[in-house]
Amino acid sequence: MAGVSVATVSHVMNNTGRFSKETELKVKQVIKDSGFVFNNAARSLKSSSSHTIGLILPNINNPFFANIASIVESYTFEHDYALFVCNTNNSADKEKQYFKKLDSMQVDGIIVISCQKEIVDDIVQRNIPIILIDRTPTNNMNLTIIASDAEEGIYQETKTLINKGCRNLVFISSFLSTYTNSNRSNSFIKALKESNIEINDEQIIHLPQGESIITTETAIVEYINSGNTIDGIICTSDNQAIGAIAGLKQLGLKVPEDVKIFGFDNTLQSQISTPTISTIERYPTIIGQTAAEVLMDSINKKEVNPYYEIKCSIIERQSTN
Amino acid sequence: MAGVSVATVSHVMNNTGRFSKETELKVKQVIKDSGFVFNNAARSLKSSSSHTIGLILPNINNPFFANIASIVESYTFEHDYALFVCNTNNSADKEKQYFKKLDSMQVDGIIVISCQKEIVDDIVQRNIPIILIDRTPTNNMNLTIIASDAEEGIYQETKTLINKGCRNLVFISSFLSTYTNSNRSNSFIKALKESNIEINDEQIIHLPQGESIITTETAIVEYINSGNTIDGIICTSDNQAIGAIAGLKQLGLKVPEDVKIFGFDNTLQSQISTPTISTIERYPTIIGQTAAEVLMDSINKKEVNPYYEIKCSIIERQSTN
DNA sequence: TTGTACGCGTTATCAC
DNA sequence: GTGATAACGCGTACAA
Repeated sequence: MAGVSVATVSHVMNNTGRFSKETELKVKQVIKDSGFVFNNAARSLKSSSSHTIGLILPNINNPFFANIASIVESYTFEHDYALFVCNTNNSADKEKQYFKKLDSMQVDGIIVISCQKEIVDDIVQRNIPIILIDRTPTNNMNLTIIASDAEEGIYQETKTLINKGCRNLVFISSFLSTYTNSNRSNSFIKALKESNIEINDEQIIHLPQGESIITTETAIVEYINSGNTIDGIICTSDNQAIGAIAGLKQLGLKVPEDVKIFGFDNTLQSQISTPTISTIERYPTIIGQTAAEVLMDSINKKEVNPYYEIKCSIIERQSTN
Repeated sequence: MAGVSVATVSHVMNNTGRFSKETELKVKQVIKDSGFVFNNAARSLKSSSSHTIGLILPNINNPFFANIASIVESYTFEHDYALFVCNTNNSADKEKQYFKKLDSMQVDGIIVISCQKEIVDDIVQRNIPIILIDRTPTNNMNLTIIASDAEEGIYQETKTLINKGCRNLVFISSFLSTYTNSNRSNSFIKALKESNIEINDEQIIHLPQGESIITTETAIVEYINSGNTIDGIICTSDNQAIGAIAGLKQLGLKVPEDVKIFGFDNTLQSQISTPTISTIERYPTIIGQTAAEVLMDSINKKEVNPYYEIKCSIIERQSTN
């Protein structure tokens, strides 16, 4: 349409090679007028770079993950990349299928919050950067890791409750991702042992599948009705804390007077609950931002560290006062 | 590697043409052993179908949108499609850029929760189906629309409060998407007028930019301190309702005794707040599911209706009792 | 039942 | 400063 060859058009579009100012203007005008949009599939085929990245996470409904997704999206958009979002629903199988799918989509890199215990290193055929958030695979791979020190947070929480005089502590473990949960419960156990407080298996409560407010409420009521006493609860989500408070209320126990409770993730719910809930802030925005930056640097062949750690903060509110 | 031509491999992979059982097994074995992943860019270039779809929405951090995204993802995954998720942050400009980007990515279809008043019909060059959620553009286009009757919900809420004796009502309008907000405030106004209740502009409170709990709290306090009286509030988010309750509490007013309040979207917060908050359930899951189904049908050249409406329900809790 | 050859839209190389 | 052309990997028509 501009009366020039495809080669020249390509040069103008990508600002490569040489062309006259006149040609450039004419080509750009035609592109604008005709609404021409280049075919990314062809570009990708030729250049083996698709200008897309993949984000694999358990569930976009979880605000913690949604926060990460949001910041990753905003960073990738700035860099003219498009983002595939992949929910695994904590299924290792679905996660593997998505790795393969993203591979076939020629994504230039992947950020993953994995639900697998081990990530095998031939998970993608092409040699693209993979950033792992908040999981440290037992096998050693050439992946970049963005770690959150939530285990340290759990440890500090437990210590805090012990210092406040709690001796009958309970740890609530979600039914999902046993890998993460076992690391976290180990921090709980470690803190108790260091203070020479005895602990038995029942004190680690594994929730059944279901809505965690309800399941926690039920679990706490059952636990106490079975003759156990409680004066402190460490939760692995704020919703669990809300459920726990409801369960205790049902039994006439007061928070924080009778039982002190820690939640997890500093969600809006923890801030507006009555009582307000002490919790851990994991800074998902910083985690996501770091992951996106590191991935983009990796894609652009810059040197990146193999390991980044994002510190948590404990936020004390009414539920542990 | 299997000792056959590429054509035969292609036939086996796509189950097209004819080939011997023996060849099929051999080829499949080699594919498995070598971890071969086909190049979607090439397939897409050839077939002009990428097996991807795009989802454009204001912000994945909003649970309502996250719910929609989640169900759309799950549906598309089932159909072996990958999903681009695009946040517009309510910027019409970013939305347009994403339309173009998705077009160049050769997506097979787009679901959009738009923040534009009008969607121009040459927004994408290629003739692909576009599903519009919860927005009815003023210009007439050949788009499929999934509508939520939230306006009717607002109308019913207002009527409900009037029937309960409220006469000094206020409508809280978020600072975003004026298009949607004006439709909603019109429903509020309509209900008041039908009951011959006078209304002035001040009763429609437009929040400034910022975290809606805080901004609403401030706005309500200011409104009352300016000498206005309130006995009912219609909010356009549950967080606004939480902020309103906080503001009223600050001034010594009780909910629902002194002021009755409706929230929006039946979030977890509305369920756990004290008092619990009456709200509207818009069924994001059904909206998302419908959008995904209709889009997939459209892509597969099935006939679909141009318009679907998902009904809302009003949920009454303590805040309006 | 299998193989050959072409074309999809783009970029890179090289000739003019 | 510009244009012709090969190559990217896949799907398919047609030939064998």
